Formats: sequence, C-alpha cells, structure tokens
Amino acid sequence: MKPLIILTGPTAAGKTKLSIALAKTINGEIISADSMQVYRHMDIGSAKIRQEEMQGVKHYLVDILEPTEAFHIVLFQKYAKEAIAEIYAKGKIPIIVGGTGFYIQSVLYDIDFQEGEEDSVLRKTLEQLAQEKGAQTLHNILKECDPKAAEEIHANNIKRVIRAIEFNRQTGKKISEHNNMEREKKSAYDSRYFVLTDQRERIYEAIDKRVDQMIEEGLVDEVRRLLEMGCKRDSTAMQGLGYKEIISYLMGEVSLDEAVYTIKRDTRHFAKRQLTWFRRERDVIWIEKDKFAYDEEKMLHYIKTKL
RNA sequence: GCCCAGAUAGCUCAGUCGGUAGAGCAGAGGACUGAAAAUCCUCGUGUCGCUGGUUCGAUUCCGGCUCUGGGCA
Repeated sequence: MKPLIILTGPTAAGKTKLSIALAKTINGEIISADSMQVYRHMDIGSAKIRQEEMQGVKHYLVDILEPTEAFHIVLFQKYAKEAIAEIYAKGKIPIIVGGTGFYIQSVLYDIDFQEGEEDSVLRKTLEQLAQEKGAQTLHNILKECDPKAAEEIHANNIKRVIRAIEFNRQTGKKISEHNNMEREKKSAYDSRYFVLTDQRERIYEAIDKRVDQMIEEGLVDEVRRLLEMGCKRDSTAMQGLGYKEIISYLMGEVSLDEAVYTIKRDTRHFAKRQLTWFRRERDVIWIEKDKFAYDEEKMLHYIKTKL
C-alpha cells in the first residue's frame, strides 16, 4: 500500500503552518481538503493560504473553480485521486490538509458514490413537498422505499432524507444497505491520520481573533465583489461561513456587528462539529498543541515518529 | 432628596392566584457516505438581590436596605 498522510483539525487550529513544515521535511505535496478554498476570489473569508506562505510546496485543489460553480464531494474525490496519482508519479508523498472530514473520508476509504448525476428536478420537487406538506410527509416516502434509512435519518433532516430517496430512485438500491457496505471498508492507503487540536477555549479565542482580522482585511469588499460577479446567494460557495452572513449585512438585514457576532458563533459551532467527526474516525493520532508546549518542532518530531 | 419600574440559569427575559421555577441565546454531547464552512438530533438546580415580618410553608404578600434604569427637583 502507498503512503498517504492526513493533517486535519478544527478550523483555526494552525493546520496550514504545520503542513508546510511537514511537507518540506518529508518531500511531500499538499492536497487541500477544503470545500471553500477550491473557489477563486474567496481568499479572505476562506482563510486561504497565500502564495508566499506555500514556500514552494505545491498545492492541489486550491483556486480551481469560479465561485458561481457548484462543488461537492464526488468532484473532490475525483480530483483528489488524480492529484494523488500525480504526486506518486513524482516520487513524492501526498499530504491531505484541510478541515472537511467528509472529504477526507471519501478518499481514505475510497467511498463509492455510485453512478448518476444529482437530480435537481427531483430534489426541487421533494423540497417543495416538504415545505408544503411537512417534513413528516417526505419522511413517509422514504419509509416506503427504505425503512432502514428512514429509521436512521431524522424526519427534520430534509437534505439527507431527499438524498436517500434520490439514491433509491437512481440506483434502485437502498442507501442504508449501501452505506453499511461502505462503512466496512478499510483504508485504501498506508495512511496516518493526524488531528491537530488545542484546548477548546483556545480554539474559540483563535476563531474570534481570525474573524476580526478578516473584517480588517476587507471581507466585506470581497463579498461585495463576489455579488457583483454574479454569485447568487443560494449558491454552494455563498453558503460558506463568513459569506452568507456578510451578504445578509449587505442586504440590510442585520448590522455589521450582528453579522460578525454570527460568523464567530457559527464558526465555533463548526469547530465543535469537526471535533465530533474526528473523534469518530478510526485510528486517529491526536496532536494536542498544549502537550507540545505549542512548539512546532516538537510536533513535527512526534509526527515523524509515527510515520 | 423624592417618585416610578426592575433585581430569577453565563446573557436576555417569562413565571409561580403562596407549596423552592422555565424559554431563547450561549455552552456541552451526538449523527453524518453526491449541498458537509451544509443539514439534523439530544441536554436546563439556579443562595429566584440582601434582610426582617405574616404564614404550617415565601422566590411569590408586607416593611426596610443595597444596586440598576427612568422621571421630578
């Protein structure tokens, strides 16, 4: 099996900085696992790594799409696998860096997402049904075609209920069974899954600080430009933290202070969700920064002992 | 100085016709397999400001005090 290193962690933990040092010491290249940094012109709000910060380390999956385009996990998986192949061809080691746990999982376990385009017509129809007749009605449809999935997915979780129905319509199979099989899979690589983290309080402080900094650096102007470019409010890109809230401010719905408060709060919630995800992942190697006295050299040394 | 209104969970507040209390937010935990920075689920004991009184029993009624708003001087 071929080597694959993962360096992830909650937002604002310091992944970017550590990843460069790591890539340089082991002759690696970086694949970004980040649902927002794939978009061009979204630099400030996505806390995208700057060219000079890369220090010559090649990055894949950063700035590859226009913010008007849609992105999702199937595309991520495809591009990431291509990047991994390219890195191996150079005799280098791929390092996946980023906070989107679901994306990482799709590559690590080579999850099969099955054939078929997403069916936007069906999705819209089902969404409307849920809105008009209630989430329970929609859930009942799932109950008929896949009772197991209906049991596992809460009726209020309309997005996932819709996907489960869509899956059944497209493949004729049950997503509950499919998921069960996929869950059994072993890692497709000789992988090491590092999670960089810190005391909760510290992470939250770092988030608050980072958001204030984004505002100072001109997040509002960045969002304004995106809207001028034709980005629509309901697009995938504009669902990003920092973007949807600033749009709300620009539309006159909330004050800037309120928008900033919401960005900070929702980013904290996000960091918490990320940690929940990583706790559940198998074979995770935690790097708690406080246990290394916040010394990057010590963390790097520790990582190397695990390789 | 006088008058009025408040003082209840970390914050904003509801409530108890007297039997020691509950929402939202914050916070915590969890789920997640083609929107994932998305979406969804679960979790609420705190000297009810302090102090006397009435009462079997007071956070609730009455008095005093302290503090915070607002008004009058």
